[in-house]
Order: sequence, then structure tokens, then C-alpha cells
Amino acid sequence: VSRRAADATTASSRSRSSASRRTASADEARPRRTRAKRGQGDQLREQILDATYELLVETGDADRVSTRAVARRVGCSSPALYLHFPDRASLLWAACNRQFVKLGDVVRLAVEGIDDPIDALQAAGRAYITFGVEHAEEYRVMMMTPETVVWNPPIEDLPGEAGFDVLHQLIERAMADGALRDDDPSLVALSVWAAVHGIVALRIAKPSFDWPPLEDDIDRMIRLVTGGLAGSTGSS
Amino acid sequence: VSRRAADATTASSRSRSSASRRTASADEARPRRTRAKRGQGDQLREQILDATYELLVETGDADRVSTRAVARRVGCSSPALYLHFPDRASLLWAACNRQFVKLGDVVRLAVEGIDDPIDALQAAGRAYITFGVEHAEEYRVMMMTPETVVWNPPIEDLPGEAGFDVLHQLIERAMADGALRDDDPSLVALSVWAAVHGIVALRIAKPSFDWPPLEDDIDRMIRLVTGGLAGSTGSS
DNA sequence: TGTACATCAGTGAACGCGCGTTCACTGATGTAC
DNA sequence: TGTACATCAGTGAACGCGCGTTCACTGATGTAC
Repeated sequence: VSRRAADATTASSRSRSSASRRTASADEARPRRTRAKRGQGDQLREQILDATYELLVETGDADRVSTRAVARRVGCSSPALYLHFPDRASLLWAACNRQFVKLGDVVRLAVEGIDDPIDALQAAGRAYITFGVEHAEEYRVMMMTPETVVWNPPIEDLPGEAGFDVLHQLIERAMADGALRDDDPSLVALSVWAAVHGIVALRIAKPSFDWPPLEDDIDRMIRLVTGGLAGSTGSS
Repeated sequence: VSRRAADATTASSRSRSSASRRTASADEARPRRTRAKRGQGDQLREQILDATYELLVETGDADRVSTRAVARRVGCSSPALYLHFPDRASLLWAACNRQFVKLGDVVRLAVEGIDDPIDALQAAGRAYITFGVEHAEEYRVMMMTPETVVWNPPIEDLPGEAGFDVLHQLIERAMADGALRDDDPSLVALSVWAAVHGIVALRIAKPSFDWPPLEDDIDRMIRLVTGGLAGSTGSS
């Protein structure tokens, strides 16, 4: 401890410090994996993805998931990862993406069978927010991390995976029905997406803030948004 | 390049790879700093914060700002940082926070002299979003990064620094005036904050997405939010 | 049926790196007597 | 006015670390002739 800085209270859990690495190391206990049979090379790929995802959830920080830790968890050597992924970034991305495509599915499922587009919008928003909060670490990696670090696939895939396309269609339909005031559906969909993302992202970034119950927050945002889109123009 | 992964196109710009480190190194050219005079020890502190902030902006990634790079930029030795900050996390946080308190100020300033609470809310939202997008890296570090990595000071300071308290007061006032429908002002303020944060956060996280002009987005969100809060209850 | 060969599914050791931080120190400047 | 001493504002070298990745290899399994 240096002289003037001696009064510091910071615990310092930076991803680079050896102390924090040690935290994530209940690994090496795993037994050495047995080599896969001849045609079964892709088994390892799945196991690697599973382990990566586990570590992601356990550490809560993509930066603390190292290739070596993944290999220890799997029970293979670390070069073995390179038989299936070109580099660490691709591995992390793949592990997140596998869970993440579920978001689009969940939103699509939530909407199924609901005829009224406003009701469907509400269901979609609810599903999106709930999923995001419950899968915080993937959400963070996919939606809150700079592209340069993690976003390899074409950016155009984003809407489909995030359930954004569902949003878009619902809003188009609602406008055609007269349930929402006429506007550019793409732009309105972006606003709604941003609003919904905002709830999830703030909670993920600041979990120790004294948030109200999630359900209240969802209801209020949905009322706010659908009320706002449906009403006559606001004061301005 | 390994065998099965040979077709990979990923450029691999992970924060850990030596390649990406090299990108951020137009440093060592700086002249050696001269030692400060007797009572002027705090000059170095300011210079360290400046350099940290510069690197933060240049790299666009807090993980790529190392204590050694900061020292090189300043022109001092890296142990010198420890005369003023207990560890790297504190340094990074301080550098961001220094710029970040401006957000609260900007929001407060934007609101000054506007009597109508709805107009004031719109001005506040506009100021918040603009500031966030223009100071993407600080915003990312402060508002989109897990607390464990970067959030040392008490979480209760967040609202004041983010201009959230202004929002809260405006909403209280608007409700008292009858300009907004009665509700719990804290919860409504959270929703509005989330909506506004959503716009900023998505643009920062996915800069290569084909976003509409920021102004349009701001206007639409403001209309959506204020219209929604003011109108009678939406369909539900 | 035998056997040379190709392929698959990996492994162990090593490279080189930059990092956060600590340690013992140093020279200039002020202060007490 | 001199001088011993304390303090300030740092420095240079080193420690130990875990990392991403590459390299050359190995043993088991299938395949062609």
C-alpha cells in the first residue's frame, strides 16, 4: 500500500487481477474427458459451448472466461478448443448466441394466438424483458458489449434474434387496424425496442440499485408506451 | 491456423490479444514529464486523469486502458499512479466520473428557466440522450458495465450524477400541475429514465446498426413518453 | 484376410506477452535549531 | 548563516501471473487394395 493512497477502501476485483481469477476456479476437479469416437468429433464442440456458458453465468463477466478455464471445465486441453473455434471471441459469441436465439423464440411464442395487436405487443414486451433479466449475462454480452469485442456475425441478424422483427410486424398491423396512430413502423418499433431494452439494461448494469418489482416496472412501461402510441399527440 | 478452423475470417480483436494492444500504442513518443514543484503534487493526479480519459476515448474500451499505457501517456513511471490511486479500478472510475458528473450538470442546465414541466422534461431527455451518445465511452463505463468491475461509490449517488433527481422533481411537479396523470413519481421517473437510457445504450452497443437520425429518435421517444404519460389510460 | 495408409480427435510443451503491483531507493526542497 | 533532518514527488527494476495461440506430435479407427 502506497503512502498517500493508503486510505483507500477499494476491494479491487478487476478482471486482470490474479485475485479475481482465483474466484472463478472451482474447476480442475473435473475428470479428464475421454476421447470421442470416430464420427463424434462434434460432441466436444457442444461440451465446450456448455462449459463456456456455465462459466459465463458463474462469473457474470465474459472477461473472466478464459480459454484455459473452459478447457479445464470440459476436461480437455486448451488447444482442443481451436479444433472447433478459430479464436476466443468466436467461442464466446457462439456460446452466448446459442442461448440468445431463444429470445426471438420466446417472443414469438408469447405472441402466438393473440389476435389484438396491442395485447400482442404487451405480451411481446413482457416476454422480452423477463427473458433479458433472467438471462442477464448473455443479454449483457450480446446487447451491451461493444461490437468490436463480440459481434462477429452480420449486424442484420440482430433484429431477428432479438425478436425485433416480431415487434415490427405487430406495430405495422396495429397501425393498419387503427389501434396505433400512423407513423413509420420501423421507427416506432425502434423506440419501443429501446424502451424495453432500457429496463433490462439498467437492471443488469446496476443490480444493487433499489429497483421496484420487475412486474410493476413492466406494467408501467407497457402502459406508458402503448398509451403514448395510441393517444392523440402529446403536448408540444 | 488450426485445421478445421482454418476457414475462419474473424479478426480477433480481443482485449487480451497482443495484436489489439498494439493498436492502442501511439504513446511512447511523449516526452518525459518534469517533476512537479514541492506543493504541486496534485498536478500529476490531474494529468493521470486526463491521460486515462484520452485513452478511454481513443480505444473505446476500458479494458484496453492499462496502467502502463496511462503512465506512458503521462510521461511518468507506472508506480507513480499509485501515489494517487489505490488501484486501476479506482483510477478508471475516477476518470469516467469526472466527465460523468457533467451529465447531471448538463441536464440541470437544459432545464433551467423552463417553466412548463412537460417542456422541461423534453429538454432534459434531449440533453441526456445527446450527452450520452456524444460521450459514449464514459456512458458505457458508468452505465453499461457491471458494478463489480467499476462501481465503487455508493449506489445512491447514481441518481444525482445521472440527472435522475431532476427527472424526479419535474415529474412530481407535472403531476401536481395535472400535466401528468397521478402515479408514483419515482416509478414513473424510472420508466422514463429506462426509456431514455435505452436509446443511448442501444446506439452505443451497436453502432454499426442502421440507426435513424438521432434527432428523429429523440423526438419520437419524447412524444411517445410524454403522450403516454399525459393521455387517459391506453387500451388494456 | 492382411496390411499400408489416411484421417480423426485430440495432446503436451512452449512462446512471448503485457499486465497490476510492490519494493527499495533517490534527489530536490523546505524547516527547526 | 549553517546544517541536520524530514518530507515530497517521484523512479527503476523486478515479481509472478495467466493468458491466447502455435507447433509438432500421437494413438486409435476406418478404408483401399
